[in-house]
Amino acid sequence: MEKKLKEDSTSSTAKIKQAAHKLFLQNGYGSTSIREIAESAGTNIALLNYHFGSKQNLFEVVILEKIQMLLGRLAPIFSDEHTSLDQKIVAMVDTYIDFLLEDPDLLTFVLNEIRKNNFEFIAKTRLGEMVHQSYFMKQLKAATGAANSLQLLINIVSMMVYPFMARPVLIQTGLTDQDEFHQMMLERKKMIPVWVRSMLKSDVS
Amino acid sequence: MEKKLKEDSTSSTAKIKQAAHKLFLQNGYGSTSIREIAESAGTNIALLNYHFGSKQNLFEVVILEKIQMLLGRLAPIFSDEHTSLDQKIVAMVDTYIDFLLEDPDLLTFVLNEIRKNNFEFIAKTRLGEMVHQSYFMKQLKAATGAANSLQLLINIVSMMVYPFMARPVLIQTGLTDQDEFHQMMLERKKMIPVWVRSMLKSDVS
DNA sequence: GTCTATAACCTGATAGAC
DNA sequence: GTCTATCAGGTTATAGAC
Repeated sequence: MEKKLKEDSTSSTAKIKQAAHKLFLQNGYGSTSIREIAESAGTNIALLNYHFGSKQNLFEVVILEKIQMLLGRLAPIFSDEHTSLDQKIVAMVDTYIDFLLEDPDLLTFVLNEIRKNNFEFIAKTRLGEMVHQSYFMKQLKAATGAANSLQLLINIVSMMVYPFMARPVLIQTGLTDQDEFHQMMLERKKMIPVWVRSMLKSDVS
Repeated sequence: MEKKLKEDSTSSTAKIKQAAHKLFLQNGYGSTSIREIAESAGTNIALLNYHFGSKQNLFEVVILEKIQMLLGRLAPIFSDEHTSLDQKIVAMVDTYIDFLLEDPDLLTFVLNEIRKNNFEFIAKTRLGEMVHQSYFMKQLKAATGAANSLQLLINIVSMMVYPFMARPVLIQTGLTDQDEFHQMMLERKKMIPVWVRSMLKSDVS
């Protein structure tokens, strides 16, 4: 109540980051000006550059923070040596879809920015190592054979993530609406593990 | 040999459209200037605006053309009343993946632009009707029940499309390389129908 | 149809007062 | 730390010569 918890500059920088996140996702990097961001945050471009150095740097700080939040939730699941493959898949689907329900547009945006090579921040996340050396991949390889394990991983991630990328299309075409979409994603938390189990069985061909 | 086949202006506009397609996908709409496009096409901005009116219009023309190309290939498969559901899935996977192998970045780009609402061109494609009233959806509903048919369709499209969106991540993280990725996508043309069959079986729960 | 020249404006970044 | 004022350069679009 009586003390600020060492948030001296935070009030200012947090507002800027929040506004930047919203505008970058809404308009894309190239179509967002730091003027807009500053105005939306109730400040000016000079202060913005004072705190973050450049537009590019602000961008990386904001997006990296979000991505690390997702990876931070997934990493413990991937590395847990005391859960079964099936338990991991259930936990992973749950975590991923909950995250995307909070921030449905983040991955569409990030994958597109990575494609344009606007920043090579994937190296900074060490995602490759996290996946490759994980106990999860060991278990998946044991269940599918080495050749198919990556294919199966791709399937699982596809079924979690792609619906969120297609969401604007699904809604704009009238194939579903906002509420129904939300309900479908909750339903998928239950169904994706079921579908994956059936794929794993058929894969022993 | 001796006659131009009524391609008077095409030589000029085709070059512009080609350059626009390449640069829009590479850099995004906001980060691509018509100067770049004009230069890359060997002309100038005045001529570009003469032919296409504005940057936004050029953008819509170029992207709509590509999307219509994909939908044009898919529509006959969806509406064919003389093929089984399984045959349709095989044909659809084949068509979709072949298209994406030619133009791997198109859907990442388009889905992101739709999200930003840079243009509401989906209405122009009548995609919703094409899917909803299709013979394909009738067959899928018969095989899964009405509630799950959309979920299944989403799964199929996810498994075809998402790998291409994740491609930059898969390659930059070292989980695969360009050649291996290509090989994996060819493999998926065979495997996705198998996976879908196993999901359809498990769905009769 | 094609191109040069230019209008009118927006961009990221910074210098300097407070 | 914060802000005004400004710089140098890039932006789309168009007017007008040929």
